[in-house]
Amino acid sequence: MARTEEDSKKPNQSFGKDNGRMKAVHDSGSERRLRSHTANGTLTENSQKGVKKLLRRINSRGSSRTKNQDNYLHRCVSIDMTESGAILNDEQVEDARVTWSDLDAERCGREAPADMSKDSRDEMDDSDWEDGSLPRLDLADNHPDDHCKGVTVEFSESPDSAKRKPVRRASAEDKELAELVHKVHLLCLLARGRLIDGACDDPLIQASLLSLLPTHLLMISGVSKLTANDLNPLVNWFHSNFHVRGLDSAEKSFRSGLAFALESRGGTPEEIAALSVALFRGLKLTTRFVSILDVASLKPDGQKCEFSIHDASTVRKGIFSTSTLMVAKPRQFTLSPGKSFRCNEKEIACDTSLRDSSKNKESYTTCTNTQSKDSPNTDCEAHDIPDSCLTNRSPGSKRKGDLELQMQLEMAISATAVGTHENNYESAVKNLRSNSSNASSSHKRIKRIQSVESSTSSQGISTAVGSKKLGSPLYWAEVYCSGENLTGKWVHVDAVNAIIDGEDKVEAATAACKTPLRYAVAFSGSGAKDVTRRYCMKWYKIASKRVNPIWWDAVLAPLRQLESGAAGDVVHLDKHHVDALNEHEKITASRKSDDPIKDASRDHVNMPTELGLEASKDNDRKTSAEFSVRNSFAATRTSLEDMELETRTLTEPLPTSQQAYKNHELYAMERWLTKYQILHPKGPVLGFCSGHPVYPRTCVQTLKTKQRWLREGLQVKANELPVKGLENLAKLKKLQVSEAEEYDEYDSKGIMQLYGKWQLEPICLPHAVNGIVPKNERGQVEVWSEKCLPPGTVHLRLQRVFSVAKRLEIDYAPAMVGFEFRNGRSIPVFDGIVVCAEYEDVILEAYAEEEEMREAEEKKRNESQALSRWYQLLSSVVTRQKLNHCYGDGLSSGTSKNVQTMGNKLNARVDGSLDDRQQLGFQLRDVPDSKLNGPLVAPTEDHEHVYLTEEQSSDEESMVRIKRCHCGFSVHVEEL
DNA sequence: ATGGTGCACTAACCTTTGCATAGC
DNA sequence: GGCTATGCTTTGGTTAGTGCACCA
Repeated sequence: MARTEEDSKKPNQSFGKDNGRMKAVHDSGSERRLRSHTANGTLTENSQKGVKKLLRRINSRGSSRTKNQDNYLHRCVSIDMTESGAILNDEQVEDARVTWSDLDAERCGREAPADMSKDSRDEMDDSDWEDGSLPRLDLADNHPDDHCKGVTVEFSESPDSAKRKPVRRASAEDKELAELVHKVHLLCLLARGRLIDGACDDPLIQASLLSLLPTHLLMISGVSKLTANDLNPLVNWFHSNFHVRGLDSAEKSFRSGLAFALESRGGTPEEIAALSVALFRGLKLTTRFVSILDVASLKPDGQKCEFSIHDASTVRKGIFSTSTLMVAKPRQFTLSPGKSFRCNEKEIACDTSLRDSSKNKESYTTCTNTQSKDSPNTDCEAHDIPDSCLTNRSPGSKRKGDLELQMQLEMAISATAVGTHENNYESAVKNLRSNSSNASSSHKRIKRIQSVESSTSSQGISTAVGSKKLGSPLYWAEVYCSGENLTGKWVHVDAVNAIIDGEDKVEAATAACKTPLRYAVAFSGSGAKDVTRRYCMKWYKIASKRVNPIWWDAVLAPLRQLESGAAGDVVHLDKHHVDALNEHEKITASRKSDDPIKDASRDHVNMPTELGLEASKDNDRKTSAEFSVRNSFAATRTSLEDMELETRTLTEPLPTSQQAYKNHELYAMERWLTKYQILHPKGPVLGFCSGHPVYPRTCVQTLKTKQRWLREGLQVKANELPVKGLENLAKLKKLQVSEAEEYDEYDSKGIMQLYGKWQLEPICLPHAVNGIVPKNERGQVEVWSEKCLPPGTVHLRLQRVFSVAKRLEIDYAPAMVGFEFRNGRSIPVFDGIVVCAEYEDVILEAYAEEEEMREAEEKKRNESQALSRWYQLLSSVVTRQKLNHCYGDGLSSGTSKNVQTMGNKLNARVDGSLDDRQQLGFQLRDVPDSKLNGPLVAPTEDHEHVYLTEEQSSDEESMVRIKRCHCGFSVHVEEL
């Protein structure tokens, strides 16, 4: 109840303030609400009381709140403080705090804030609530400003209960949903990447870029053996001429946005990166557009607030557009690339607000003021930082993070100047040619401001600067440099941050910015290729955060082909290169067969191991790549790159954390094996981690009982001993109860005997002889798969087929296909029978016949049943009518019409034999003449139909009599 | 402040081969 | 008497994920 009350009072709290800026961005619905609530003073008062209550409760619970929730509230305060321009008095702030937290609770759905509401609900339902003591508190003393009447239940939670956090674990459904969202998001981002890639191919944009390029830089297209160094001047020129600014062109198409970015020499990080790609392509350099697909988490509660805030806010328009606006602003003008996907929605809201530049200014000033006056540096930043990233900082503290925040704030303010300036500048820029001259003058002004930026970003990919995801390098180019390495190399070129060949820095930079590097995809020729391996050095950390590789490979397969078509020019290798490649292969091969001890000593410490560990799923690709190199003396860029990425896959350094070995693709540690796993062979030792030997993952074998292997169509070879025995308490008990029972896989002590794959051979089931199906001890055949069928038998998955076999006296066995867990126990599920192959046709024929007969019988039965039911119905109606006629009050006239109508319907519907009709027809005949043949009266809503005998007409041929009412209503009665 | 480790807790997963009774 | 349908009742061990305290 409390919750409902709070909910009903939420909206007016923060809107009691006169805040023009807010109004400007509110949608009409919100405005309406705002006005109505403001007008309603009583409601406001009531709401304030309610909110105060909630606030006190929250505050009183302070310590018991989870960290996230605390942070969340904290952020809500920040949002509101900023929004209100720090002009609110304490009470207002307090009120608004709750408002925003509640509003956000609504917005965030079932995520963090939802937990909060869930808490409340849980507390209502929970027995703890009922058992809770009512502290004897003097309300007036504790809350002098509390005017509310009635009982307030205060929580006095023990520290223990405060410690225990209500944990809501994700259900299977949540997981499935999260995976679906992840997949859909991936597809969307892939599509987006292709779109950008297409825009980079735009000849007009390329030509425009080339026209801006100084002549000496044009020479680069003539370089035969391009190296990363050759790109330096070009990238520097680009970096100094094109800058990131926050204005998003969300309302325009990407292509026109790109053109605009080109004109104004500034745009989103995505646009700037795309422009760099277009420039490189214009210079005839083989170039890809690379993007980190910053996709929604694969896990249900991963990046909780990030999802809820960014996504949910955009779904639900209205009140949150205000908060969205506030959130977006600081980022809007940050100089480092932000997350375009998430920013976009925000920036749409921002765009609206930007139309009124004076209001913008006000908001920025507000932001600054807030910072200077109240000094919590988090004020502006907090909007941008999801809960997970927020820390509860005391005001006035000057730690490293705070300084960084301050620095960023300054950057934001500077950028604001650029932003507002550019609005004016934008109108001046009409065409590219004139732009170039204009730009130089305007550019100087911009440059002054951006010197700040250069100092941060040009030194490298900007650091986190205290804010999550700020400055994450999300887009860059890859230029194929034929002069690099032996065979050429795709070189990472981040023109936004002026970094060349910094592939090893990307992961660190994204980690610093808390953007998980899960998918780095290169786009070219409308295709795409996953190049995450190039940028990710710690694959084991992201492997679990990526979608099922089979699905991902299938999705990318057609795109890979397209990409390969665009970038897969044949690279002709000279003898020297081929020798080198062959040498590389030899080394790899020899290491494969190396003595394990040698390996162990070589990799004693955490060294990159270059063992040719077999990664089964990618093996085919690797083989094909190797094959193409060996045999054709010419390899495509694609296959060479595949090989490079494969090498990275197989040479991942040993993790230093023991836990990393738990599900590592390549390495395993004995301590993390499950009870059904074993190391076979137990070696080679690839290295040690905290004193524990590390083995290749390929040595990990799964063990199963004989029975289990049989299900897979495999049986244990003769004379093979179990490699492991497991005690199974349940089975042990069972064995004790029924000692007579014998299980193959259990020895006399009730130990489950397990075997490994290397001890198996294909199953050899007894043949069906003389039409007899070999069965198990239960007289069944377990059909887990086709492999489990005894030779010479077939599985007939037909209902009731066993009766046919039985009737024909053919030997059969019920086919057990699985189990169903019901009523606390496993129930075998049967589906059809297993018979000898020679009887298949006979049985099927007989079955078909039998089914036909059965269907005919069923039809007949149904029909007779229908008939008898109609008979019953009409009999009862007629009986009722008779009774009404004899004893009723004369109000039964309606029934007569119903009888007629039913009779008609019956005649119309029953197209059975004449006998049937006759059988049914009697009912109408049995109805007294006075009712059927005399004037019939049937009521309607405001009129009773009267059928006079003289107005009847009849058709002799069709035996249909038409009875008419004077109102025009007529009834067709079929004479029987 | 961050990340690793160990422990505790718990939801999800995996396991897996009726019985009595009524009605036809 | 035999067959079929229906209702009854609702495992328990293992694994993986999570939170937390502690430590380096």
